[in-house]
Amino acid sequence: MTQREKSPTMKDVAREAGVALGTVSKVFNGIPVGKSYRERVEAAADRLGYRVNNYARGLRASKTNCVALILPSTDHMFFALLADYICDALTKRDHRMMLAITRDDPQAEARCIQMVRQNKVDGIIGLTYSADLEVRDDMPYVSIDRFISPGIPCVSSDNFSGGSMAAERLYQLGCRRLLFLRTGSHVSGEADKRGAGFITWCQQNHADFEAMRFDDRDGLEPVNRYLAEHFGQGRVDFDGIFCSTDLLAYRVRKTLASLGVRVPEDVQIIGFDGIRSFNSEGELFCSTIVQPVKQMAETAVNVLLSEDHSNAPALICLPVRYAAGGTTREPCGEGEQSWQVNT
Amino acid sequence: MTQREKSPTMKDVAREAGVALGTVSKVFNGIPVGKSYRERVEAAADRLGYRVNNYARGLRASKTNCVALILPSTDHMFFALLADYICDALTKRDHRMMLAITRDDPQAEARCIQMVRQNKVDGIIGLTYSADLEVRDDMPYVSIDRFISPGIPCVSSDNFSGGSMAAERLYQLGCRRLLFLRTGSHVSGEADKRGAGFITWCQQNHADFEAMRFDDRDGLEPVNRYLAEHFGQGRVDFDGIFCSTDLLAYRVRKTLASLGVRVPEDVQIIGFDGIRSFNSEGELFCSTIVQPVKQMAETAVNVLLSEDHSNAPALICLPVRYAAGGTTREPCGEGEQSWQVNT
DNA sequence: TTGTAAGCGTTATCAC
DNA sequence: GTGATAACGCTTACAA
Repeated sequence: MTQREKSPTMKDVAREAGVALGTVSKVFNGIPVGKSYRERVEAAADRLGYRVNNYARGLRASKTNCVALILPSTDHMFFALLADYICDALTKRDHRMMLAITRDDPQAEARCIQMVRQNKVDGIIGLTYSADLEVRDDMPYVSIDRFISPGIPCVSSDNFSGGSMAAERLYQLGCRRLLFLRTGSHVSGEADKRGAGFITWCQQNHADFEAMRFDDRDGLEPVNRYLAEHFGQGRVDFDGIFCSTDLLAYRVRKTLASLGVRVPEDVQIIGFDGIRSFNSEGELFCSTIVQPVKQMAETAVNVLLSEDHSNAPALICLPVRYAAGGTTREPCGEGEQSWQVNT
Repeated sequence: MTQREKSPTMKDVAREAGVALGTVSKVFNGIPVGKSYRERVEAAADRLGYRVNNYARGLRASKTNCVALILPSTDHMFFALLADYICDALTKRDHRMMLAITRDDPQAEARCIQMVRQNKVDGIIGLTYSADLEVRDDMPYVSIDRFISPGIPCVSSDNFSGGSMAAERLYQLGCRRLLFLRTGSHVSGEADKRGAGFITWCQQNHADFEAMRFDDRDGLEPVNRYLAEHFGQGRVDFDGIFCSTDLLAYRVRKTLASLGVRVPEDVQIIGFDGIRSFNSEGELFCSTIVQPVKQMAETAVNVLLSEDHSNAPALICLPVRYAAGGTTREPCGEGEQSWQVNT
């Protein structure tokens, strides 16, 4: 525990195998080498428990096999799951993952980027919200859910289609007075397209709708006030609500319950994200547009690690799907079941 | 994007500042140096946008300011939150975090440890389940929730007290026929003490109880069968259940609901973990013993990074607390509210 | 106090 | 193919 006994080096392996240092290096870099030599080296390395030192390699070759993931936090199932899948995808490609957490603090985001650059990682996958993020073009960077500049690939789910999908679904389920509710960061990102998709569908299909946007910083008060105005005292001004996130949907449902409005009998609700309870095998909290988190993770890693990083598309939208989760008048799909709020 | 233009080195800074290389190094290592020199160096470094190269530093000094966190996954709020807090605690102490995910696979766990050692991190925080984990004593290692050997500090919550607490609480709430239900890994860990604490309390207080343990690998079938035997056809053999995890509590509640047993009217349930919906500010799923995740994270980091790592206590149990969350006959605490299962 | 120089473990470039 | 040898950027004795 106290001392780390120094591990064997290539030199040791070379001596043990009776070959030259360079030969050992080649073996560990997949560079062709005489079969008998290779075997000798591998045997010796095994015997000594040798592992290449990534720091020496990083120093010399500036190839570290490590990428950094920058997230606001992992204290949210969406982020946590993303981290999980990205870590997996990286491991499969023999890369390690450094995790940096920003807490939504622009300063911390800047610090993270600094820290990460200092660590000479091979690339960065970042999900950040700060308005004036400095991403210099000189390090492979893939952004998630936020378009930064044409030179930086952005991976996100197809938020626009998701919005349309929600509108269409509510309409098909019989809703005729639709409401779009959004809370979120004041920084614009791909998620804004959820509302755009919803509104576009409504307009094209001449559906009666209203769209309300609230800022995260104001808390839930404005939302609740709005709901009280439209659902208080027996009123039910809308019969279908699309919320920009599952969390919002859940809160709206709770507020509606306290106003005596029944879900899904009086109002049907669709959220966005596909968050589940406990873990990704849990139950949905509401009917929702499910983001393809795993695909997003794998795509981000693929784009980041692809050779021809230069001609990667600037924006990659991955398909979303709808899943019934108890807040719409239809059976829950695939064993999905949802929760009900205590009144 | 394509080329990483090479960043300035200490040599550049030295030249720019007109001082020797060693002086620059000292400045960046907090080693006392003439004030005027220090300022010149800092100015020069600033001008050049210099950052020390951690790989070179790691190679030379075998001090990398990086620790690895090994988790089964982050696809569970408990793990995700732990990762979140640990990352924070490390950042505060100017360390980076590498995350390695094992998927509960013993082989992957071994690979992780290898990988992590190869990366020459300063230490490891590990939450692992594999039975025959090889942790060599030559690298600082802190285990979470699992005692490995006296030489390796283990941080966990006070599972035993948590178990007693649950028993006592159920008793105070009027339950007289108690049941302990456990699912989990076949590998023994600190969490096993939850049951021990529960049973001990019951025995000492002459409370009538039953304890059932199931293996994760068998799925939920045996649990449901057991419940059906004791709660089916109008029977209510127990009026208070302590489940080894919130997830289990949630599932039990669902099964009971399907059997027509009301919670908390007919049976009161207490879980363990303190998992909340969506994120750590969400609502509890059940009345529960809350693990002090943040404290666990900070303690693990402190122990790992403390100088006198040698005489660290072998086992550190952090205090848990009880929180009412709707599955017991009492008001929910601190704005907690819980969920109710659809029948 | 400051400057100098010897590595840390690899990789890459050469002659052989 | 193989085997010396020079970097890579930094820390750390040690000499000035």
